[in-house]
Amino acid sequence: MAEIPKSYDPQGVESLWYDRWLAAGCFKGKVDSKRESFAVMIPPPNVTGVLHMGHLLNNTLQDIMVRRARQEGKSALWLAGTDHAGIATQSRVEKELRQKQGKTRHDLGREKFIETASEWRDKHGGIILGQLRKLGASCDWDRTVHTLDDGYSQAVLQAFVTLYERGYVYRGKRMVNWCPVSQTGLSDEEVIMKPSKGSLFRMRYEVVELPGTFLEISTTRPETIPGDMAIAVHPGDERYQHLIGKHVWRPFPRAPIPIVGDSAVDPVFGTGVLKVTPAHDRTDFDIGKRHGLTVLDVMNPDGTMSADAGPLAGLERFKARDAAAKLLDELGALVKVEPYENTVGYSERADVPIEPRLSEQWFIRYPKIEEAKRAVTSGIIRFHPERWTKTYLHWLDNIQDWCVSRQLWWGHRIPVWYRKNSDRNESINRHVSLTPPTDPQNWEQDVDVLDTWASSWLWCLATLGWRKPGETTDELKHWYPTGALATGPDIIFLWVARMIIAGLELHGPEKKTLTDDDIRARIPFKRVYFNGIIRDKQGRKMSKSLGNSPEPLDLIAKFGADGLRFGLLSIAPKGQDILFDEDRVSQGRNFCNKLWNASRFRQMSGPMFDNSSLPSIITRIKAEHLDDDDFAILQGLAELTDTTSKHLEEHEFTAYAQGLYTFFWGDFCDWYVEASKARLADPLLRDTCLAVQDLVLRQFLLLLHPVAPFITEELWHLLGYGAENDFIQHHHTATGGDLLRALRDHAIKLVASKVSDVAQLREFVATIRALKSQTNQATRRDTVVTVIAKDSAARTLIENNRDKLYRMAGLAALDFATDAGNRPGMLSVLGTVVLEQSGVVDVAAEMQRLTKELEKVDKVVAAGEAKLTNETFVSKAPPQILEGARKQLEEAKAKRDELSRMLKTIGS
RNA sequence: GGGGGUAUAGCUCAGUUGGUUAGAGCGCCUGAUUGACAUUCAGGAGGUCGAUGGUUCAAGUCCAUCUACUCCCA
Repeated sequence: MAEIPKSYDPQGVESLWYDRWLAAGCFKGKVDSKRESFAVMIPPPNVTGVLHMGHLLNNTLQDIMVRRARQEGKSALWLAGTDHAGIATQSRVEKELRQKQGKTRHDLGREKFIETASEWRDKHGGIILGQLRKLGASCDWDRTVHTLDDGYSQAVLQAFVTLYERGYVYRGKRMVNWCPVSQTGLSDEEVIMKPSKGSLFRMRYEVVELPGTFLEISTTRPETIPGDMAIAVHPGDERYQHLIGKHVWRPFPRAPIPIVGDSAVDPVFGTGVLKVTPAHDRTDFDIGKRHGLTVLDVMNPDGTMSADAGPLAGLERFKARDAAAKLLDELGALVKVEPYENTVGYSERADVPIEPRLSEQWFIRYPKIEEAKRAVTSGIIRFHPERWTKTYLHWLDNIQDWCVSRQLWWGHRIPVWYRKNSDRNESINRHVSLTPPTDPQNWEQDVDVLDTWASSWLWCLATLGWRKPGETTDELKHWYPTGALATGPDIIFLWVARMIIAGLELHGPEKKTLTDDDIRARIPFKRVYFNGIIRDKQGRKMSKSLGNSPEPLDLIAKFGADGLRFGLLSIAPKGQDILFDEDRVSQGRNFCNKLWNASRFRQMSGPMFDNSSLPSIITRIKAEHLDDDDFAILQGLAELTDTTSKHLEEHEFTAYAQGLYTFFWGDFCDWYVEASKARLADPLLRDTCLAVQDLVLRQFLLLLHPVAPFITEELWHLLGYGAENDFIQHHHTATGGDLLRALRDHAIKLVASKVSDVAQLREFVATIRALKSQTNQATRRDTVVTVIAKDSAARTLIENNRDKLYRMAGLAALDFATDAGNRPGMLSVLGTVVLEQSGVVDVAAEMQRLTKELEKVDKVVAAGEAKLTNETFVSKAPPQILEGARKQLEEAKAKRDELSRMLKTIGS
């Protein structure tokens, strides 16, 4: 066996093992009905995206779940893939086209453009999947899926057709969110509301029938005035009631428009008078419909003013706003302009204000809303943290139909053909199918494509081969519903909720209502873990423009994938946003190095024996050679095994990481290994001690493996736990009980009291160390102490561990006495410790310390006495609490007495 | 306007059914370097748990109100 180098170098280890895992097919998901299945579907990143900080945590979590499932012997699958990202990709390709060739997509034509975009995707796409390998992601790469793959596309179109046939899809002329840059409609979920600073324009319009009478109106959008078809007031508003039915002069183009009464007007806002522009505002559109107003669109799809905009025609929309204000002023219609802040919807992708725009679009009316709610409220799907349930339900309660058509070319073209020169809104003039009509010359296909989310909402289904309701595949039968989904809460509506709905409606035959059993069979996943968003140290979102986002691959190079994974996990509070700080992540790297060196120490401590299995290690333990520390560390290991399982099961990933950290660093390295060093030098005791180390290391590697796959695999082999092709993923820790049973079978029975014995000894040593440190002799190895033991049990414990205490506390001798005399000392759990060589004691400092401690103890005594003389407490508190309080008071009193005695002697 | 979240040590956070003297990491201070690890070891200082009120024998933990920051929805 090779000698282990001094410090852990992740680089070589990581690439070596990743290649071996791939070569051995370690990540392959195999349909195996005899084993329990566990699948995780990656949230598909944009095909042209690159790895960012958010991916690191999200994918680490998925990897932990899948690797753990593999260890548990489940038939695990982690399926990766990418999303074609309609708007994002198309914009980037168009941009490049414009910059490099000075052309638009229309110059190329649809077919050629898609070809170009596909080439571009193939060239730049999927980089991110390669980057994930550096993180150690154990995806089954052979099953990688892209949303524009043939099979996947078929599923997407079939879902649309099926929903059409079931009456959930319709076409209509509606107000949609229009992005003037991408020139497409968007769903409500793709619109980001942002507070923006603007102006509120106060104008006055003259009443036609009453010359000289003016109405004041406030607006933030004067450029839409040419589209005004009326002004509206609240019908109950006494100020204006008498004017309803009359008209005002619209300033430009000058024309009389009616004054209507409509209860949608908020009489308290502004002047209580609203200008009604049916083509450019949702509320106005509705008002217009109620009053039979014409819808006059004064804007072009690209955001410039149309010919109907009169004097504003041709101007860009924001320039038109200024021009309109100027015009109003010239006409004497402008009363006042004041700064104003309101909330404006921005296009998620293009980051420009959207325009409400009337257009013909396809919509999906969501099916199975009740069932989608029930799936989560009844616990069939569990959210972690649970509070996201509220957000989810709130959205479902206020759900709006989904605009799924996009005026783009990059995506799944809507599978609808219209009879040429006919009314498209008549269903007989439509052909909705995966295949074109048989007489194509008489038809033309819809030019739009589907929203990208209308493909990714099938992710859990289509990646496993779903192509049509009622049909299934071996993969679907085995892995669906998947075990868990890990994602960010920002896409709870865009993706999570829609996937649930898609599963409920489309997985299985058509059913109007679903039973709980149906729901259980149709949901896409059983659990959803919402990870926090990674922010910078100051809590700002990571963004390119701020330049506050570290490069993930640099971080992997710096800390090692394992170190980064472990570090991220230990700073990721459940469901809270994460403030990223490199210094904190370095803890993960340090931990890996600690593990590395502990293993190295094991290797240097003595020969390696047969470590090939748990029994073979246990067999080497001689029960009669075990000491208290062995018992305690083995007991601790058994407990760690169980808490680890619990934390992983409950998705308490931070607790999982911290539990491993404390046990290994604190209990094992700092105490157990140090305390065992004497025994390692004793030929008689050595082998048992080595076997215990081998046992702890082996089990610990198993527990750590999901979060730190590389280093654990490396050490697994270096320490001889597995042969070359026997990977750590094939082994499981079982339970703490199993471990104890295995030990018991070998006549090793752990005694629970040993754990508290060791804890007391540790505290006792800490007391001596502190005392030495305070008297400036921390480094001396020849200190002599006298102990006034608390009781005979304490004395026996000290006697039995004399050598160990000498070693751990740096003592040359330890005597017992019944009286401390006037020497300075310190209290510990086992009694008072007095230093014999107290040469240079800072009396003043010592008195200060003792006084302070005495004050603290006095408070405890006072509180305890108050409690125990309180009759209601004595009569109502449960016995164990009462008993605890009595004991605490007793101890505090003893401590108080001892402290005051020491204080007296030091002062004399 | 509606709904979440958060408020505990200088910083970032634990603290799961209310119950003995509130924890960790980082940072800070003191000390340690010839055989596992300075990506280390030992020790120390530092908080009364945002504010107020309430429930209870007992509140960081439950309830109410308020304040601050933050996110989502309208």
